[in-house]
Amino acid sequence: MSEKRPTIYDVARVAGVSRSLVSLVLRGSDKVSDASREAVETAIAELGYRPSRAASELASGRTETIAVLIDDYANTWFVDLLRGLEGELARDGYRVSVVDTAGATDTEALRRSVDALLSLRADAIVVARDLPPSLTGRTLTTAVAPPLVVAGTRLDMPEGVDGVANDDAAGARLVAEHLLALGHRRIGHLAVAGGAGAARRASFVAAVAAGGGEVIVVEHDGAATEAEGRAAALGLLRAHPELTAVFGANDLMAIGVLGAARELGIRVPEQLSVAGYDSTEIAASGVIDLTTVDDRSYDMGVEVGRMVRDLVGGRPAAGERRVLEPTLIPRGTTGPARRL
Amino acid sequence: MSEKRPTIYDVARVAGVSRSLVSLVLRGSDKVSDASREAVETAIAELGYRPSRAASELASGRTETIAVLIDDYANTWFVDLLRGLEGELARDGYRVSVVDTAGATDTEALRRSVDALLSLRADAIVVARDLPPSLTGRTLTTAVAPPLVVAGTRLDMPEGVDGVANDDAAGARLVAEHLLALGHRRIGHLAVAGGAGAARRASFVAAVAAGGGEVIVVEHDGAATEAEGRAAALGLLRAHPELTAVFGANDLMAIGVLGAARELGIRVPEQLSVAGYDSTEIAASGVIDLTTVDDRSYDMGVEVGRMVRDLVGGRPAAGERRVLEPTLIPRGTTGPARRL
DNA sequence: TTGTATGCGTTATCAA
DNA sequence: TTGATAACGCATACAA
Repeated sequence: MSEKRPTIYDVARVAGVSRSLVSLVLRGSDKVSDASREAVETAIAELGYRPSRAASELASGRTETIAVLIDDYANTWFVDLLRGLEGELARDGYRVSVVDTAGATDTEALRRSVDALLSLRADAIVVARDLPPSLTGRTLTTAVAPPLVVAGTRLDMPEGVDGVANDDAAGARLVAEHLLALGHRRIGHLAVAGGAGAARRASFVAAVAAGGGEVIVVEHDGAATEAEGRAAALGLLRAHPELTAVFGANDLMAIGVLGAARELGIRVPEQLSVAGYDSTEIAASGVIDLTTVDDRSYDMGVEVGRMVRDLVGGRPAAGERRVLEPTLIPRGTTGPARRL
Repeated sequence: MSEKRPTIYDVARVAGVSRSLVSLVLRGSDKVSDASREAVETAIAELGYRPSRAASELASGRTETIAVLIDDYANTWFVDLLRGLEGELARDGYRVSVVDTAGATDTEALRRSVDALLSLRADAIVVARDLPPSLTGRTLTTAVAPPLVVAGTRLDMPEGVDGVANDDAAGARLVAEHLLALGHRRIGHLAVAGGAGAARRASFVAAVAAGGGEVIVVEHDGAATEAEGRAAALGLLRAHPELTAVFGANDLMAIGVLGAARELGIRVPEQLSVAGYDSTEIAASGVIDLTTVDDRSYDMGVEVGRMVRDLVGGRPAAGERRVLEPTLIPRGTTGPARRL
């Protein structure tokens, strides 16, 4: 803890070259003689030198970082998106930095989270949750803000912002049609807060109604966790024993429904069909085997990566939209409606 | 995208004060007159100014950031640790930045991940996975490296490094005793790579043997995912139909075992008992209802946070250890051994 | 291919 | 309580 960290100066001195030479080697320039390069590299190894990101960011004006804003680490739908994004941007040398807003319960805390996000000075920001209000203000449409790409729901995308969307309305409709085809007419839905939740809910209710069914919706404005889903489902199933199916707004909540059903001694899918949304890894598990909607978040990550590259490369934000069509993944938790 | 980002200079000019004054306001100093403070604040709001972290880090030498290295976002055991850590460090104004190594399959890629981690120049590094070799080298014991705290397993902690450990040996023993008490004698174990996995495995095998039982271990060096656990369990259960219980090295793999059992038509817990480790949120779900070990990762996060504060505050690394005693959470996936 | 000089946006040390 | 000024460690013209 005594000596100071080595800087590019130290490396240059040890290698017997100038600072710029070291910088060139660091940045992988090909206009450096092999001798110099080697000298620099051994000096780096010897000193245990690591470049200071702060200094290089400050000098270059670029952070080579893409910041991703998510809701909650516990809701793992973003994992595939991240993999797609990283895969797409790794070649360009970008780092991906994740920031969660799970702790930000009130708008003030959310604003602080966004401030922290912005102070990262990332080259681009990917928002994989509802767009926080503080990210849409006047100041952010100007030079102050880095390029923004929203990975979200088809509706609710603000004007002029680029984004890749899942067609939540279509996904929810797939679930509705699946359940209707199985004979379900009295269906529960555990809605969640936010744009995607609203889109899924509205579309689901409309599609079921169009098919001659009826939906009992349970509102829910807290975290969209398994525990919350379970509690909500317990209330719903007790109050509405006539329901033959429940659609959870995401996999986590749907898994909560499965837990509630088990607790109440309701067999799935014989007595109750359950569907989720997001196609998380855990939903594919043999024990869960949850019917769900694949929103293609990996592909979404790839598309987001491309947009980010375009925007960082200079293309002006033009509110470009790409919509990915979700597909239904029928599994073991949905089956024919029970006879009443 | 035309105008440049406002800097502290611009704020000073608009507010009619000096740059240092602005800096003082930013850092919340109390030796600033109310008039100046207000002028600065309105200027900040007007310009949409955000401080540059790069510049402030460079000038101050502090990043106010704690970097956390994890394995994989999909294995959510770290979530509680993170919450504990953030809760403990939030008051001190520290940010927490998570870096995953899921993409780093070979040692070279891992080294690059670690380089990226180090270049963050975080004020401290928390390693919540096996300590990568490149983080223990000679260079890192000197001034080059920031304080390091390991959140890991009790064994395998390198000399001189501070850390908070889960007593994996004790946890695995709890599982062994639980299963033995239920009459199980022929037990399978899905091991995982890494220190925690090795500790759990060794302790489990020893404890079962001491109780007169026998363990069939399936090695596994890939990712510790649900899918892998399921595949491994399928092989294990087919080859060893005499097993009455299986202990998965973590919840994800144990859930894989549940899936395999279901696929093979084996009833849990009537015909097969299954236990996991980590007490993840999903394991608590009513559908899973997995017997598991609570390794108290939230508390671990809090302890890690305290150590980090001490180390950043100047206490020299002294290889301090704190060990948290795990507890068994018996749930519905374990029951009396079936009669053979 | 290599070296020099300047600036990036802050913080921190002094003076005032 | 305020202001001027020197670091901080690197990138990048530009010059050699």
